[in-house]
Amino acid sequence: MEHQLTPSYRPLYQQIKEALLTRIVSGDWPPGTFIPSESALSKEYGVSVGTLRKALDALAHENVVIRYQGKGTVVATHDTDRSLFQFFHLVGLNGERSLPISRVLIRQRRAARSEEASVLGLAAGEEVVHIRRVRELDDRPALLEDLVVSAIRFAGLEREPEPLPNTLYQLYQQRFGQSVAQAEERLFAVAAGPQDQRYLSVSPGMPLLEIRRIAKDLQGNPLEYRVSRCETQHHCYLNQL
Amino acid sequence: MEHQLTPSYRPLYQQIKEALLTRIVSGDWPPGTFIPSESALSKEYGVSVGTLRKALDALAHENVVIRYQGKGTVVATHDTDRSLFQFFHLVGLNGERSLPISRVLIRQRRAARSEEASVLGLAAGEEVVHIRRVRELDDRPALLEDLVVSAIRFAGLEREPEPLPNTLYQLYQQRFGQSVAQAEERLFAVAAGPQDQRYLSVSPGMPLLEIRRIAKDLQGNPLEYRVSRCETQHHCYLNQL
DNA sequence: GAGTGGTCTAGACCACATC
DNA sequence: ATGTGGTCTAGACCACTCT
Repeated sequence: MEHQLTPSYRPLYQQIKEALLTRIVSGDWPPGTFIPSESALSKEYGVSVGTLRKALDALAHENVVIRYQGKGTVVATHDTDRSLFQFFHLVGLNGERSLPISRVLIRQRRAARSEEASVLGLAAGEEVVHIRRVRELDDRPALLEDLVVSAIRFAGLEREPEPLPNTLYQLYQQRFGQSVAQAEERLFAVAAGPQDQRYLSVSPGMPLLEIRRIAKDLQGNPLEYRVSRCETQHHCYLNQL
Repeated sequence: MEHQLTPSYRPLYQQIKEALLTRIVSGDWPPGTFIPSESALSKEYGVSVGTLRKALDALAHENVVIRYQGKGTVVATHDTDRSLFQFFHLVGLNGERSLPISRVLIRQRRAARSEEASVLGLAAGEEVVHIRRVRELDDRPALLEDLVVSAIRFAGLEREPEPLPNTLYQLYQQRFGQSVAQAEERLFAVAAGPQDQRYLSVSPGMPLLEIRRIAKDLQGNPLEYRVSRCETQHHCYLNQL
């Protein structure tokens, strides 16, 4: 009879899942801490262990939480191997993964460009922190990266002491309480420009892989906009379907 | 005491899952058919419904099977939208998806090249069927595709009547009983060559996105090796993380 | 031994599709 | 009305970790 967009019925375990997620997002349980046991939580929420387990399993499947048999359930951090490679898809031609080394070229606070503002959901002219860096793989410059984040949500990022960790998402989480949970990447093939030639030492017009990533927090709000240009002579982008 | 690589303990629901998968792979339940209900299967295997459900849920999560509340569980086919877009990641610049139209340029049976043989796990000199086609998106040539499959597993593919469906995996499944379940794609940026210029009508040296896909069957054996070159002025490759 | 998550069971009830 | 998958419960037992 009524017009309702949300289904009239909402499974209990989903409600529990959202309640738990809220407590994680709010900082009640910071990343790296063990949350109460299944039985404790099931009593607290007045549901059966099975239902609570289903909620936790869903969160584990979304990489919000990691379960360890015999130990407990911990809020995910970005310093675990597993979590690291969720967002890093560049591998060697033989499929081997290695960790990049970063060198920061630019770090400044400035007004957002229109594309950046629309992607990040900022008002026109709002400020962002812009970081440009080169990332080396196997002692060879492989990636030229430009990224912007809201200067309000990441207040002081432009003054963070060097060196910045090369896994920036860890810094976002520890210093600013912002957890990157999901992302969408759009890939293009582009010709190398002057900046690319200089920092990636490629010849002019060389085809590069351009990766435009929008990183989002636990609730799906955009956190970071990142454009990476990558040379694909020695590496490639690997996607498992 | 003993050295055993496989964990001594093997959950019941995993054994059930493998048993069901075997029956699907063997052609006992062809794609598109409804398999027996949960209660029927739980009786057949002598396990509780909950355990059987966990096995089916795992298969559903791997896109082997699709569950419909109130109707039943059906073996996945490649003619469903859901399954279609598992492997097709090209979208318009605004994120909208449209279905490509294909035109076959080459269809021949020939000896495998060394790279193809090693990727597909064939002996040197074994025969493959090679298909080259152009795929159009929104009335514009967007993709130049070369793919090879074993001429033994796909005996007669080179003589299949035109037109070939543009969703080839559907044909693989219906005519040859081969289901593509997973794939890995490696992405590169390359410069357009003579063939690309001709069929994609791009200028020489234009950067193109090259996608090298290895498609695998339900057991993980390579089925098809496909190299696609794509123009990224009007489309891009979208990946959700 | 005590506590955690992982598996398995049996049964009740709900939402959905079909007849 | 019947049958299907989806949710929820309560309880038993197993495997793992730590003390």
